[in-house]
This record gives sequence, structure tokens and C-alpha cells, in this order.
Amino acid sequence: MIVKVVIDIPAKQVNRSFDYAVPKDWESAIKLGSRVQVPFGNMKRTGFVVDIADETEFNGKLKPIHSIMDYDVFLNEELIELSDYLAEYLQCFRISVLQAMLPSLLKAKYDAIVQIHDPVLFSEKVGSWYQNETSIDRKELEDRMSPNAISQLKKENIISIEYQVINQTTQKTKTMIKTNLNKDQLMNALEKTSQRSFKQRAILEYFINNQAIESIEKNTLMTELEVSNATINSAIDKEWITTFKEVVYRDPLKDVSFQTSSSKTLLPEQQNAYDLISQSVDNKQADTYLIEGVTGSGKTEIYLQLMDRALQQGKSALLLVPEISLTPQMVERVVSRFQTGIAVLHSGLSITEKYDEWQRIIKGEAKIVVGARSSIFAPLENIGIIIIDEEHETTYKQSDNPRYHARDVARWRSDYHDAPLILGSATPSLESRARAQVGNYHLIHLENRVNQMPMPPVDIIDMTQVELRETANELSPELIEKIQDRLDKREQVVLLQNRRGYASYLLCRECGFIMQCPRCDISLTYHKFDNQMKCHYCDYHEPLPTQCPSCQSPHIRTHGIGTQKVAETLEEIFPEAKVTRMDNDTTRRKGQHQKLLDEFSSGQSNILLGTQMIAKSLDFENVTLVGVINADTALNLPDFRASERTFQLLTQVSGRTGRGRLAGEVVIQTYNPEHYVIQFAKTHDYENFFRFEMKRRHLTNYPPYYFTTLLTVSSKHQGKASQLAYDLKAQLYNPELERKEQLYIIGPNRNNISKINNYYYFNLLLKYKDKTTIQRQLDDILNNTQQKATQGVYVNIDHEPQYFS
DNA sequence: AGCACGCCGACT
DNA sequence: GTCGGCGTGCTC
Repeated sequence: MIVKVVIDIPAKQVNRSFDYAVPKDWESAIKLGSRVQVPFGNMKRTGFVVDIADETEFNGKLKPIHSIMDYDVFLNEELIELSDYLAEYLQCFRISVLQAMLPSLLKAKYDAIVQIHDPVLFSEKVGSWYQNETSIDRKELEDRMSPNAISQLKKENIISIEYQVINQTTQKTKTMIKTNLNKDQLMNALEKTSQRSFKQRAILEYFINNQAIESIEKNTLMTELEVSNATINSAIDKEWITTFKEVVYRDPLKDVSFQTSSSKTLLPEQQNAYDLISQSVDNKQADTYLIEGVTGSGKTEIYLQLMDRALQQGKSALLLVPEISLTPQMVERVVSRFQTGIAVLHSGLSITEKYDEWQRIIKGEAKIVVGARSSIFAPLENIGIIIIDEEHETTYKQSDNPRYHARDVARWRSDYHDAPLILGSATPSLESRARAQVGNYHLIHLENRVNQMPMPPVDIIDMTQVELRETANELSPELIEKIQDRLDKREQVVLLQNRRGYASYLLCRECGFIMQCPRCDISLTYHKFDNQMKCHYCDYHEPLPTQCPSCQSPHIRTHGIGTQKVAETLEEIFPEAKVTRMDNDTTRRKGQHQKLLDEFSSGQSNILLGTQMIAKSLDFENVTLVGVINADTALNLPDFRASERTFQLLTQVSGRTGRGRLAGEVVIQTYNPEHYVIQFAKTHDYENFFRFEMKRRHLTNYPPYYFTTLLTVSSKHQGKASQLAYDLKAQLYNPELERKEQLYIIGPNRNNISKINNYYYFNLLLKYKDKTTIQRQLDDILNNTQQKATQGVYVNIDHEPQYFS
């Protein structure tokens, strides 16, 4: 037996498989997808078995495999085939794709432990050296038995092999406190402690009064007793208490209510969608459906019933959501409907938990997978349906290697399994909507909300006309009045202040003028270090003006107000209101996100103020006002998708109100009230927005009319990086194609954050019509630049990038 | 990635 | 003459 192995070295020269001999004793243990250790050169490296053959074309003596790493496989034939396709399609190393497919536990350091399920049979088969233990080191067993024999024991369920992570750094731990003293000893200590040591006495009293409690989290104790770390430490010094670490497990289903729910009767529109798609499920057709449904139109119910149908036919179902911790309600609904056989995968799980979920999928225990982007690689067999909810979300595109888009992977798997792919959104990506337009996808419209409520009215406030008070220059009097009104009525308010980190643009306070690039139809970005306004799409730049180029007003300045400033203003104007601020700063700590949401949903706070993360599908029945503090922030990002994103964001956040029985209202403050995005958002008119935006993309030669690829050259030497970037441009430059409007090369531009970790970045953006030619040219470039990698210059390729700087 | 091979400049 | 610089090529 010969196996073809892909080595774990991401380099062009070894981006292929190498043949290895398999000793007889190993043949039944090694399977397609096995991880193996192989001798490679004079090294020992990890690799994946991607093919099994009887013969080799290699002219030389094959080396045998050094060892087998797992007796389980984590990749099936389908995923191995997929990795081959993706590596070529994404122009990245196959090993990178294979590694991205695996649960991350296998990348950590771990001990392999053999669990003995049947001690009697086990000792019968392995002999007398073994003492009566329930688990032994795998290594010990391997020293005495052949891999084939171990594999056989496993198959007979006499043993199983488990992994224990050695490197615990990826696991969250919390510090726990317990006491080793009994009640008398504690009382004794209390007596000896001075009456003035209130805090130390408090700790003793706590343990005296809570004998039943074995241990308590340090942080909890500190807040509960209002004691400081110093007090805790002195208690430790006096040996009253000891601390220990406990691993924090975040069971995704822990907080989910297990109430069972049954299928709801579908509205005619929903029924129609269900009927259409279920035909594809039944007939095993790899069709793609785009469900364009307004917020509240009941897309989830359609998903659930379709998944149910696939399950009834003995197939499995894959549901992708943008990020589970942001969409707990979706998980809850899936669990309530199906109760068992669900694997939930997301970034909040510990690596061991993820691995466990993965195992359940491999073993066929879980037929339903709900998860974020990487779940698209879940090793499900016999998939009957794939659903991507909120398909327009950018989180479906991985921003580092392998830079795949879950939608593309889903398309491939859909073809492989002859299963329909469902894309759902209230505001589909232009790419998907355009594909539906030309008939590649089936388009399904859902125009009615399940609760029969109309979409909330949207009030546009022209901030250029608002006379602003010094203290509250982010809030218009109208918005202030409406917030006051909701506070009086004990209803809740959601406020969006979408300030994204870096980009500051130049805005005239008098006329609302925003400096645009004369060539690119994209706003200029202020660069502080040389005081210039620059375009990120071409080389255009000009000095920062002192007066408005349009109306000559001196009231022109860079713009960008953060949530923190708004929160201060709110507290000044509404001292009686409790404001929950939710942004990257306040949710960086794990669990903080949920905590803030709980605070708001339970009614402890009146106003939820946050960045775009608050726009995600959250249902709060008591919210009757949604305010967008500045719609222009996102609109003026230097990105051709800025309009699309803003429209999606405004539509999404508008959907946060009117979810319950109370009617909702939306207020959007803007300096550009006439902007088409604002106007279409006002009427919730996706279809006309789509048509308008398509025209604009057509005129400016952007997707979906052109393919885009971003080449990034990076090096510690600025000169080397820029030199190569210019060389690449020269290589790709083709006046013939440019004249025929088949290819545009933009750049090289310096990355907006020009230096990260001492590396300089230069970008080259390609816009083109003919994918095959460019792909071939880029292959050549990758081959030629491989040797540069040893000189510290790197080239990265990102097809259809979501962000550009 | 890591290592051997090989071809040119400054040394005991 | 030789030691060692690192550019080039190979790893089943």
C-alpha cells in the first residue's frame, strides 16, 4: 500500500503530495484523511493522506511512514476533494486549506489517552503487562501493539482514544477560592482578627455563613463583599483560603431554553417558498435559492421546516449564521424544534468542546450543524440542504489564508451532494442578487411580515439644517424629544453610532460637502502624518484644505465621533436614563456581550447605544425607537461597498423596532439627506436600491460587473515591497486589455495602516473580466515570487476581497 | 521549513 | 591554497 501525503509546509515547492510506503501492520489503521508523521528530507513532519494507491511513479526508494497520529479520521473523501479544488481556486497552499478544515484541537499540543471501556476483553487481548486501570497512555499501547491491532480494538469499541490538551493557553480559566478550614477554625480566626479589619472579617464571615459552598469565583467574591485583591491576598497569606484555577466551559446550549416547538402554519408566501425549495430537496437538485425577505417575514421558520424535511428523508442539514454569539435566538429556535442531534460550532467553544462536536458529526450522531463560517467544512455525510442566513454578511469571507467565502464552498458542496443551497437576507449582497437577476439563482420574495405590522416609518433629519447646541452637537432636537418621549412612556431606545476605527473624512458643517476623489467616486481619507487627503483607489491626493471647496466656509473639519462621546452626551441630557454602551471596547471580554444585552432586554437600562453589532438580529419587543446618530460615517468609508453596507446596516437596524405589538419608529440623522442610500433606506426599498447601485457599479467598473483581486506585497524593507509591487504591475499590465476595458490595475497603494509589525504593505487591486487568464498569470507570479519569500518579500492573493486597506 | 550543494571574496 | 558568505534546489 502506498499513500500520497501532503506535508505541512506552506511553500510552493512542496505544495503537492509525496508518496510513502505503508508497513503491513498499519494498513487497516491508515485511511484516507489520516494524519501521519513522515520523514521528509532529514526532518519529521506532519502530513495528510490525500490518496491511497497500489503503485507509485516515484523513481526511487519510498520511505515508510513514521507513525500514525490519529486512529480517527477528521476529513472524509469529499473534504479532501474540496481541499484540492479550493487550493487551486483560492491560489493558496493545499495544506492551509486542509488545516482550516480541521477542528483547532489538532493544532494544539495534546496527550493521546486510551480509555478502556471493556477491561475484561482488553486484558484478554493485550496481555499481562497491563494493570487494572481505566486509561493508559497511547504511547504505552503503541509500544506493544501494531496500529492495525489498536485500530481493531477501537472498532470493537473496547477502547476509545481521547485527547487532552497540554497547552491550556487556549482555554479560558477562572480563579476560584475555597477554604480548607472548618467552621470552628474559621470562628477561631475571626476572633483573632481585629474589629477594625472589616474586609478580612467579611471574608471569614462569608465562609462561616456559607458552609455549603465548596468554592466561589474570586471575582464574584470580590464584588459581592466589596473587597480588593489585596485583602484576598492577605487572607491567602494567613492560610484561611486557597485559590485554584478552573477551566471555563462555554456550552453553547447551556443557556438555551429547551422548550419544544412545533412547526408553525406558514403564510401563503412562506408556503410558496417552502413548496418550491422542498421539491429541490426531494429531487436532489443542487439549485441555489435566494430568499429576499423583509425583517420579520419568517425566513427562519422556512429554514426549520426545510431542514426537517431533509432529516425526514434521512439526510443531514447545514445551517450557517454570521456569528452564533450574536445570534443566540437562531440557535435557540433550532434546538427547540429538533432537541437532539444538533452540533453547534462557534468561536466561543473551547477547543475540546469543538472537537467533541466534530466527533459527534463524524460519528453521525449530529445530523444538524449550526455554526459560523468555518462550519461550512463540517464533515457531514449525505447533506440534504445547506442554508446560509444573512448571506450578505462579510463574516462569511475569511480575511486571512485560506481566504475562502463560505458561499463559494457551500455552492461546491451543494453540487457534490445534489442538495439545494438557500441564501437568505433582507438585503442580499449585490453579487447574489445579480446572480438571481440573470437566473443563476432562483429568487424568492417575502414581502409581508408575520406579525402583519408594517415596516416602521423612517424620519430623515438633515443635520446641516439643525442648529446645534454646544453640549449636544451629535443629537438633533427632534431625536432628543423622541428619546424623552420613550423614556416617559417606559419604552426602550436603540441608538446606532457606527464609528469604525480609523477612517476620518472631511465634512463641511455648512453645506454637508464631503471631499471626493475626482476619479474614483470615493471619499478621500485624511492622513494625519502628511496632512493630506488621499484616495485609496488611485494615486490622487491633495493637501488638507482650510475652507470648504464648495461653499468656502471655514467650518470644515475631519469627522468621526465615537460611541463614548455620545454616551456622555446622553447622560448629560437624560440624567435619569440608564445607557448601555456596546462597542468593541465594552465587549472585548468574553461574555460581556451577552451581559450587556441581558441588561437591556431585562429593562435595567433604557437606551442601548452601540456600533453595528447592535444591528444584528436581536428581538426586543419594548423597543419603539431606533435612532441612527450619523448615517454618513459608514457611507463615506473608502470602499466601493460603502453604500451597500450602509443600506444593509440602516435596514437591519430599522428592523430592531416594531418587533412586538408596539409600533416602532426610526430616526436617521445625516448630513447627506438626498443621498440615494438614505432615500432608499427611508422607504425600505431594497429592489430600487439594487437597481440604482448596479448602475453605479457598472459605471465605475466594480463587482458584480468585474472580478476583483487584491495583491498584497509585504516586507520589512519598504523599498523591496514597493519595488516588487511595481514589478508585478508591470508584469500584469496589458494595454490591449485595458483599452478593451477588460482589465484595470489600481495601485500600488500603500496600505492605510502602512506598517504592521514592522512589515510594510503595498496593495495592487485588479479589476477584470476574464478570470482564467488572470488566474494563470497569478499562478506564474506566485511561482516567480516564491524565491523572493526567502528574501523576506511576500505576495498574498485575495480574490473578491471584502475590505481593501 | 530545513538542509546540502556550489560558486565567489578575505584570511591563516 | 581554504573558510564561509548565502543564492539555488530538493525533499517521496
